[in-house]
Amino acid sequence: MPKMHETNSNFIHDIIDRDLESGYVQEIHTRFPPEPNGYLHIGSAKAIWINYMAAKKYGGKFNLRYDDTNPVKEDDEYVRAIEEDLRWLGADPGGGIFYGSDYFDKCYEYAEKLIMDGKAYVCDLSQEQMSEYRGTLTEPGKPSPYRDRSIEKSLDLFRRMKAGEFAEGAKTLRARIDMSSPNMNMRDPVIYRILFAHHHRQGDKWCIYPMYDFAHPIQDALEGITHSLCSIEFENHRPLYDWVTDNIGFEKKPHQYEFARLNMTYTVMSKRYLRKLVETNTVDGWDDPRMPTLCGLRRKGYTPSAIFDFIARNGVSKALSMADVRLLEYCICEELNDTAIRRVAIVEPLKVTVTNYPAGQTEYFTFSNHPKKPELGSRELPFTGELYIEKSDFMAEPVDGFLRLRPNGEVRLMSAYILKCNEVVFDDKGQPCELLCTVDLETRNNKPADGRKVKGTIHWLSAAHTETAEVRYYNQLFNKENVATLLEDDNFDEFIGDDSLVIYGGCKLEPSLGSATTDERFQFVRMGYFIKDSKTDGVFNRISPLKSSFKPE
RNA sequence: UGGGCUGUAGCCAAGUCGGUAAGGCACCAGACUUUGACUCUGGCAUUCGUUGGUUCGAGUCCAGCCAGCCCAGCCA
Repeated sequence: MPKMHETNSNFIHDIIDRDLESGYVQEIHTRFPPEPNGYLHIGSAKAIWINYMAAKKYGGKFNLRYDDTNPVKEDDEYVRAIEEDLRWLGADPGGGIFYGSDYFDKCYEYAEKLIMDGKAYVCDLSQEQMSEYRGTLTEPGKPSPYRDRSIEKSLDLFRRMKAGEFAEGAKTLRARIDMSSPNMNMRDPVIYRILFAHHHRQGDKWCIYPMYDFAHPIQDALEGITHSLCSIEFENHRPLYDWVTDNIGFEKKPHQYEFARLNMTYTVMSKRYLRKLVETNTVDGWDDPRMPTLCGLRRKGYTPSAIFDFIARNGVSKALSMADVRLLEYCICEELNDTAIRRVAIVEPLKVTVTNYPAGQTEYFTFSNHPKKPELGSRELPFTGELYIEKSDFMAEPVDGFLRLRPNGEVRLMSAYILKCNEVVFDDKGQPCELLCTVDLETRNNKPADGRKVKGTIHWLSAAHTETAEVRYYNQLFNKENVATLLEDDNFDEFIGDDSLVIYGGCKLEPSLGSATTDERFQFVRMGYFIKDSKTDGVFNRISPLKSSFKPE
């Protein structure tokens, strides 16, 4: 799949070009720094793609780094899932796999240095007090009474914090910057806090943990990251990022650049709501095919190349935007149209009896595995007097423009005869349950000799030659395009689409589908793209429908 | 009403030094078609949030205004 290795230029590449030309950097090094507190989603894939492609395009390196500075929110379970998703995407962390927590010793050392340089101090303010002292968006903050504590005192206190002498929340280490800065992040931000928590890698070694704003620039600098690419909500943190690298005095300073995160119609990207969907059993886990998670998309049958193609086509900018999920669907269809093997499946079978076909006779018709790629071969499908066709391919009272089968109408059976419907049998509910038809034996793979035009073509299967399966159609999980802006604490169920999952049982598949594996994607002819579910046997998931220009009315 | 960022078609998004609005998706029309798919052809912004200014000439420069997003966690 060459697509994921192609990228148009964007403003980040312009910055890199500039830095390379000026000689500011010689080699590009980026990283993807997920916090292991949830599963990766398609928005994460954008961050991965931007960082990975920047490194790849310039022959640089790309790291995976677990941002695990807060032990109370992180879990080892997510670490494995993240790496699996990253590797599935094909974004090889050739620069290495790291853990932010591996730098705790270094962070501690730099914190002491800052104290000794008079640039950080231990503060005894409680959380509430600190909030008061911080001021507001429009009013400057005021200095903490502990701000001018002596270096010796702060150093002593900080070491005792580390030794576990103080209760959680009793003290913090703060950077001494500017309490009147219009940027709230610069008003003496906390850089270390006391947390008596077990860390998934460090165990009980620490009871003080660095804050993101302090740890992240250090991690970047230590790994030799040149361009620290993150999403736009960190823009306000950039002055602090620079303050940290400046004041610790790194020789090679990484720089942070921000891009707009990915929003998409009919879904949510926040881990908080995704978790809620899982916990309330609204969906069947993080890998429910309706979820925007990478494991969900994978189970639904999406490919890494289609996902990256979607991200590339959307582009990279700083403008708040809402990507259209239809573009994602377009990307997977475009790829699968090219690569998926064609198969026949009847999702909602309607029985057809061919009254003029000799009872007990079977003949075979050749079906191409891919109409545009003869090199992919073909296979033979049996034809008998008892067939199934798709319910939706027959209308007892056809609407205008309906090209398929109707009473006394004709239709082409794909790769076989022209079929005529002579009689309709209805069930108790008035629904057609069987069609009595005849076949024009002269039209075996030929056009009618009399020149009459038969426009519709439908797919069919011999009733005696099928596998049975369940087929699941997934539609948008939410019924509102901009659902993310409508969600409040507990109202998301009113936005769940009624038809987000539609299950069809008793579907009839052509025999070869009985041996399908869970990583083969098929086009069920005229129906869409499908893949065998990886969790439940005998189930096929619809990856995407085919486009249709048939619009009744 | 403090600061930062953003504003080009229904959606996304290019637009170097100011020179007369790329491309993709969607949509519409037509051709082709034994998948109403695919493919192909054509159409789709006299106008760039807005108002002024500078200029022979402004999406690009300047000033003001408007709108949206982010920031007052010992979260990331």
